[in-house]
Amino acid sequence: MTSWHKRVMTKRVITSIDVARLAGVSQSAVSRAFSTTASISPATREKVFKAAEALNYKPNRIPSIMLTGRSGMIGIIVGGLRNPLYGSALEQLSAGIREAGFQVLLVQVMDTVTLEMALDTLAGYRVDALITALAIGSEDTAAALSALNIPVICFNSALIGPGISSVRSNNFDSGRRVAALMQEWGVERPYWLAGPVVNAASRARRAGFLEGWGAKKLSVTELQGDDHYDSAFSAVSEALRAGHRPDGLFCSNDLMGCGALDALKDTGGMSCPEDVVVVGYDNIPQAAWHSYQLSSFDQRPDALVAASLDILARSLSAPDERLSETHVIEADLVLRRSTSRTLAP
Amino acid sequence: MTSWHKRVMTKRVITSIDVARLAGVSQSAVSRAFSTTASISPATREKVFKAAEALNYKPNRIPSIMLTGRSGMIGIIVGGLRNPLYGSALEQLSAGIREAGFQVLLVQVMDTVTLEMALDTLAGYRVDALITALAIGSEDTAAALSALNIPVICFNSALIGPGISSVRSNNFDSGRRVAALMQEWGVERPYWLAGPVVNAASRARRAGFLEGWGAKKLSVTELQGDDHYDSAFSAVSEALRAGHRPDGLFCSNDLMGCGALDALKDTGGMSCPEDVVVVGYDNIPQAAWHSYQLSSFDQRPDALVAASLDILARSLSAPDERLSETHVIEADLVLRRSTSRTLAP
DNA sequence: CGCTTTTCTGCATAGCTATGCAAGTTTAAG
DNA sequence: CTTAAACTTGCATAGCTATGCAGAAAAGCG
Repeated sequence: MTSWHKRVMTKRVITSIDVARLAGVSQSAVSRAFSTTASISPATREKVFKAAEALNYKPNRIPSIMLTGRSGMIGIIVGGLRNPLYGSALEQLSAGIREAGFQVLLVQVMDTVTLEMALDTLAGYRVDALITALAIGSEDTAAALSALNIPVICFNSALIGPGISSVRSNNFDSGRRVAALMQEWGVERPYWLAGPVVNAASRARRAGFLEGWGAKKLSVTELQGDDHYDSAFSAVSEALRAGHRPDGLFCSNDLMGCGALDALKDTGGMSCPEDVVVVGYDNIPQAAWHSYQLSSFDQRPDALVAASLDILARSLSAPDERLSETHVIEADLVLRRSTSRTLAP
Repeated sequence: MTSWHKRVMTKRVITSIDVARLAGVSQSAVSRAFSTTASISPATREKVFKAAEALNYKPNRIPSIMLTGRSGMIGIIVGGLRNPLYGSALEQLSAGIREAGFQVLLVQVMDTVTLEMALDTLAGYRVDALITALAIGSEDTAAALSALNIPVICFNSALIGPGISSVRSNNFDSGRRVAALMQEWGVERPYWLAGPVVNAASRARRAGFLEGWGAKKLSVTELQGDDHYDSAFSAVSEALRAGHRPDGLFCSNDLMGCGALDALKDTGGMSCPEDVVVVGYDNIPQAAWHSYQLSSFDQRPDALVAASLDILARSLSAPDERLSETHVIEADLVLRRSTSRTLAP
């Protein structure tokens, strides 16, 4: 690790005292001029603004953090941004946070170790709250999050603990729903294409799907992928070459769904939806692209985001409450060509 | 704008003084125990760590920002994360920044107004440097960035000014190269599918492409989109319905390239590469997906990121230099099915 | 053991703003 | 014009850590 830090104070920075001097007022006046709540005469404010402009003064938020103990920063922990769903979720979250006058301290995390380090860092910067958009999460993680003593919101994941809230879609029900629909469509060889086992949402979708088929006494064949297109393409291609012939395939997410569709078509020479129906999850833009037209569950990221921001707002206005809520947003199944099949004969 | 801020100090937070008291040492000892450079005996450090653990103390970075004038935060300004290229670039940038011991203060910006506000905010938080990944950028913007008096790095865009460096791919040359290749492939009706006019990179690609064809005295037909799939699909579909029959299409980016491919196939009934060759830009994962196989320029995001981080490191270690460099990374043209055509007859 | 050198520790302070308080000033009311 | 009320301003201070300095302790050396 390179160390770019320097201890020496090199550049002299303009302070409110400089502005006060130039404007011929006290430092407090400068502070009040930039405050929305304080009382100050328009004339003084004008003088201050003019001096500030001349000196290119920007109010320094750091000392106020020390005074109030609130940084105005919300930590966001993400695991990766390659899935467009997370990109767009981060986009919306940060927009809402900014709207509310807060900033985003972004941390990217690869594993549990870096997560622990990240938490220390975030605590050091005194973030006012924390939003995690991580698939991974154990009891240890939950405990570490709770220990931060700030509101924590799990976006699209579920952890339990004091001060920890979570917002997610009803993965289990969605899985069961796919099973039911496939049964109506006459599917007899159902397949499940899994994401990484650490992914709790993926596990829940699988569980629902399996239960839905369990009622019919039909067992589901499971394929394993890693949340991305390539692994899905490989896994399905390999299965097809091994003689598998699914007539219904539920994929852990849309990136995998697209990979599966391509494999079914190119490797297996199968046509969709005639030979096989496919359902994904997330309803990313690519699912709607003409070459795929993949049916998918829309997790309604805006609803997820809105719920998260709502919890955030309430948590911040009542810091002693240690809110611990769970919001489950029902996912919308968007039907497209990949399942456009009439009912079973 | 809702105001979640509270002025009252509610939660008592553990300070280094608390730890010092419990450990039976001075506050300075605690500070030194958590510092890597200071000199402290192993015994004392041990005592401090034990006490810190017991009290769940996390060193507070805020006062140190006041003392040193350095926040350890790098501001990153993005315009949107829907294009996977930016998601993955942000991912890599933030990883590198974290690696170097810095944090990421993320700001999302929609227009020039929010940009101005964002700059004030970032200045207030005393970010040590700034990386912008914005397509937009005028002279005013450049001046505002320069006025921050911190190193600024334009990622994938080019602004000029003291203290402003930029890293981008050779958009103009790439455009010219596509023109030359299309000429070898026998293209006679070249089309350009543009991104938003504010996008400087898109304009440069266009300019190169036009110049390349200008030499042949062949004029390029231009279509207008907005950087995303849907607009590309619409624009191309409309053109096809209006009787256009391109035999070579260069698209401002891959999202648009995919939209164009689908329109050519579904709306125009054309086959690619037989009837028309298509080239995109960015080499996002989707360009490699089997249903598209879109030839594209790989901007080599890792090289862009590495160059950015290199400039960042040097800027931070020599804050008085006001570095102002321009790095142009040559994009790799990745040829796929969408241009797999033998030379012109 | 006496000396120098090195290592360790505590004291005191700087860093910059927001705010309670009191004093001063303007406005409103009678 | 007097008095009360509202508003404005400056003073002084708190908030928490890192670090220069000096003194103390330990280590090294002859």
